[in-house]
Amino acid sequence: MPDIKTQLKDALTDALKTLKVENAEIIIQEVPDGKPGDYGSPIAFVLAKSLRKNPALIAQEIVAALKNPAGIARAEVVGPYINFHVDTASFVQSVITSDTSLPAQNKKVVLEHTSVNPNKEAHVGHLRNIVLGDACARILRAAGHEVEVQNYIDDTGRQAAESIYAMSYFAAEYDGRQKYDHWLGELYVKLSEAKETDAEKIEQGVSEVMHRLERGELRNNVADVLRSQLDSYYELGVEYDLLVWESDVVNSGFLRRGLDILEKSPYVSRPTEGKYAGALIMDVSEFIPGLEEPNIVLVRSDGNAMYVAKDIGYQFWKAGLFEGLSFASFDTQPSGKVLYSSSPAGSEHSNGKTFAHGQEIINVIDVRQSHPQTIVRTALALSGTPEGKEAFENSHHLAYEVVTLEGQAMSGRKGITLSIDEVIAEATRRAKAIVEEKNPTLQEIDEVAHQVGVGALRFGMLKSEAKRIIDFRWEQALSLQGDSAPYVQYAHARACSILRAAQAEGLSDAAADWAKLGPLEVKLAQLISKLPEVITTAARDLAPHQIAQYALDLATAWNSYYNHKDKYGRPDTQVLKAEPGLREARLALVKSIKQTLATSLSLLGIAAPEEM
RNA sequence: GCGCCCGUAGCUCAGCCGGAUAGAGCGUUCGCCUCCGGAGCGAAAGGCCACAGGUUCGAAUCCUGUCGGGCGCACCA
Repeated sequence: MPDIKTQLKDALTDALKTLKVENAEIIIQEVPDGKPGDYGSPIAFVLAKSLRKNPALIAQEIVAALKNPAGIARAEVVGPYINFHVDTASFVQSVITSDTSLPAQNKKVVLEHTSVNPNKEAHVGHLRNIVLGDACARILRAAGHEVEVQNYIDDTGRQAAESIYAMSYFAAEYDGRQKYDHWLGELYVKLSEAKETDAEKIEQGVSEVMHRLERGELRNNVADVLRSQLDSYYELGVEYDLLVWESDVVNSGFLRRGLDILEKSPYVSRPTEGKYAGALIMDVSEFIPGLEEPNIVLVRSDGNAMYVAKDIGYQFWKAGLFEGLSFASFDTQPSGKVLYSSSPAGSEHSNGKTFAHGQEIINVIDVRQSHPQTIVRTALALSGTPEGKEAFENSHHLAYEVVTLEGQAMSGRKGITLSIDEVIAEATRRAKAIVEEKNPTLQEIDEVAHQVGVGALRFGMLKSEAKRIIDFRWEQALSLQGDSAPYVQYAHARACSILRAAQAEGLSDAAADWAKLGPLEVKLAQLISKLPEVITTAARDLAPHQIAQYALDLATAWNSYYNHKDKYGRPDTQVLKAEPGLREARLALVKSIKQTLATSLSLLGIAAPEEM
């Protein structure tokens, strides 16, 4: 059955036919507090001009011609608005019992996030990328898409080389006392300092390591760091489908293949004179207006490819313009899901899997990469292939703003940095202190503290728009009250507690008498019924904050309902102490609220403990 | 210089493909456990929605301009 808003839209469309109005765009909205009705439409305003009539009069005529859909008790004219009153019993019952999962979209989305250099521990700037990408993947899946999450491993870059070289330069031996990526990160920093006195030797050593990396020789060294980093991501509840190693991308000729495609494009040329003589350049002026210099160098005149050309090759592969990587399993993740990896020793379809071929491609990369990302996307449009054009339309750069630390830009050199591991540990510690205080008899305190602490962290990264700068401050990031994950988790636990008590009493919602419910319950049901709509728009806009805001709204509404008092100041919304029939109906509503809160949190990758 | 993003309560932010009195949290003040979990609830105070024009029956929301702030614009990676 279509949701209530769609039904109302259809009913209005029918009614408008009697007024000889077609194709009007009908808006259905929730009625603000204090006005009569539950859903309303300002449609009469829109028609006032073309019908040359007073909107209030039009509203009356529409209502006269209107046949209310099931679940709507009556329509009322409120000035120029048409407001609908739902039939409490049937509305709440249908909201609670209907299946809210969204239909499959038959569309494969390739989503890249994380892509942290494998040479030191990840910091809170990366945290935002990881959490944002992970939440988007979850939301897209809920919206019915098939999602393949890729994590790009830049194992041939200078940073990886410096860290690996630092081990031999300092003859350092890992003793297991700290997390491996932290240990290596320290050597990396130390090496940067040593450059001041021993630049030549270091430069030579690093360069040698870079060459070995390109040949894929030191892959195990990189994998050591990577596994250590992955441990942190797993702790955040983040998992991947595929690791794509840059050395594999390079060695499988993606660069050559990408350039082969581009060289056929009329926008790509190799000038024989002028300042670009001998280089391969791409003219993007038609797609990126306002550039001072519309020519992008893909291959330098000395024959070396620019980094962006590598990225273009990778992007082409994501879109399925060519094949050429082989894969093997790399790890079993905490949930039991296998993590695959590109691998020279693997096969093209490891376990029968087909990677890439995304009909939609999403790159989660910070806003400072907007320019190169636009170039990468534009290259798809210039590829001249139908798939490329299609992929151009369906490529998105999810550009998020940076994270600053107490107002300062992060900088490894200046020591202004904060690792994910440190933040997780501190968040969990603070959460544990509160849990111990509030609920000392709780069984799995450590697990719950972790869920609450990590939840608070993730929520803080997700609750506002991606294009907003986040200034990381401990008190805000780890706040356990107010607009936070623990607030929502608490609302959830509170619902669980009622459900537990009900179960102990052997109550079942089969005996629900829906007609005994009132307007307070209708408000809650309205909110519950909104989730699919929220998921759809959050997926469309790649905007997890919409889910976060929704979760807060629902938790607030539920807390408010829970504490509601009649005019004598007595609680009038109790569940278990309500009369039979009403009691079971409210119980069913609470179950639905609990479920909806848990679903919302899970879309953000946040756990919903039953007790806390 | 050009391009992108931001400007809403003291602070941090929702609301933005136009609709009904602009909403939260933090902070401040005052109430609420004889009641299923007080990590909660209720209330007060706090807004020329940066500014100026325009479009519209209607603008925080759309358009133009101005002013503030951030970021980006290499034959680097």
